[in-house]
Amino acid sequence: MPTRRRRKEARPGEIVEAGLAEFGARGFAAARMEDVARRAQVAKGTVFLYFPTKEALFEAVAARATPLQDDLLAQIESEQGSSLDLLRALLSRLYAAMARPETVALMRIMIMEGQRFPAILESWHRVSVQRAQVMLERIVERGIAAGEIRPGALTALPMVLAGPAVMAALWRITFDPLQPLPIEQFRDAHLDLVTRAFGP
Amino acid sequence: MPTRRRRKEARPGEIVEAGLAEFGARGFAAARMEDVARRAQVAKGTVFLYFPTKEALFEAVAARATPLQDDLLAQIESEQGSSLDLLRALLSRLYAAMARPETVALMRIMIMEGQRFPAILESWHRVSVQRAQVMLERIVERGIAAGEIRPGALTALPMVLAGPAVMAALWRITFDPLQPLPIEQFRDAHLDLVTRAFGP
DNA sequence: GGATTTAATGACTGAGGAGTCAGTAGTGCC
DNA sequence: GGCACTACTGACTCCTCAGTCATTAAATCC
Repeated sequence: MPTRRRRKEARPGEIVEAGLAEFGARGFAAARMEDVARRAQVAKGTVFLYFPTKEALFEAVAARATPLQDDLLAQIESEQGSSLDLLRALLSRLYAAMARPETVALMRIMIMEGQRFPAILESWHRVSVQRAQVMLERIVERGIAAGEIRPGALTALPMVLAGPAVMAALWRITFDPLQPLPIEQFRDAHLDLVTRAFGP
Repeated sequence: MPTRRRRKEARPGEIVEAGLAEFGARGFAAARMEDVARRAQVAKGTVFLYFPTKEALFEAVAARATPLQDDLLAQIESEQGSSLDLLRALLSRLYAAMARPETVALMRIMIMEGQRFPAILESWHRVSVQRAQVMLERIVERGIAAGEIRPGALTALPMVLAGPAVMAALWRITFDPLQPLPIEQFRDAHLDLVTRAFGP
């Protein structure tokens, strides 16, 4: 076995990484700090050197939620592209985010532990969900104003348009081993649905 | 406090009911057998009289997955109703199932513990997911044959059509306390989406 | 090379919870 | 009423795991 090294700077990141994997796989209660330590290639005590409690580590892991890039928002506010093009761009971005294993693990954690740690839900909601909602609403508003989209029950609640992407994400953390989801094909079908609904 | 009663027949059902609530709220690892017992109005030892281990109780709870009624299938196979009508009927049924608290709890359990107990995923997949998929496929096939639906990327993967319903179900077990989902409005928006996509 | 600092270790402690079982009491039979 | 049977109870045992801390050794300074 390799000799131990002192790497004060690198440890916290590596431990959080290991925590993400363990909490994501087992949930907060079932995850064992010793397993986190082993995965981070460190002794159990070392984990507690950087994070005072299991809960503190968990919070650091949960804080990993990366914000959905909202640079599309500027593009939406200006007049570039048709509503359909913007919608396609936004949805493609959702699928790309979803493909990252880190996003999958974080989503699992959010669903599993959201009730016990509401702060996770709140930050994910603020940082990802609400942004996506706002963008969808703007796109649909603009489409209606431009006469590209006919108003109706759907345009009153544009978040419905993201539904299939959410389903795909959930599928990946549940039934994928049983029936793998063809992700590109799924995304294309989703875009086709939106195109049929809003196209000419 | 009331005197204890001997009710050999009623206990198992009551204990499973209590288990559903506890496992659904906390997950397998964090749920405490003593809490299950209290909820079932019984002493801890009594639970072990009927279920030898925590895991055995969990399996009994998970086996509660109620099949999606597939009486629609017959209607689909015959020629009653337009594709759009059948689609609307199927989706409405999904939303109705989703509104039942038992379904919500079971879905939480499936997502939280599916990795540790793959049998849950398998039974839910066989009993609900696959049936819904088959029905969607049949409806779309029939619609194409009847010239009501134009084939494309969407019709190659009709499960995408259920996406928003899945999103609604997931929303209920996550963000609902933060931003309650107007469920009827959501269903109407979903039906509107499908109607726009497949309507005239 | 020796002294000093501190990152890292892992055997240990205490708490909590699954599972046990000797004892209690509800129920039915004579 | 007394007896037999067994559903039910809850204090107890044992084990797992979060968190501790005395000890070890890597790095740095002189």
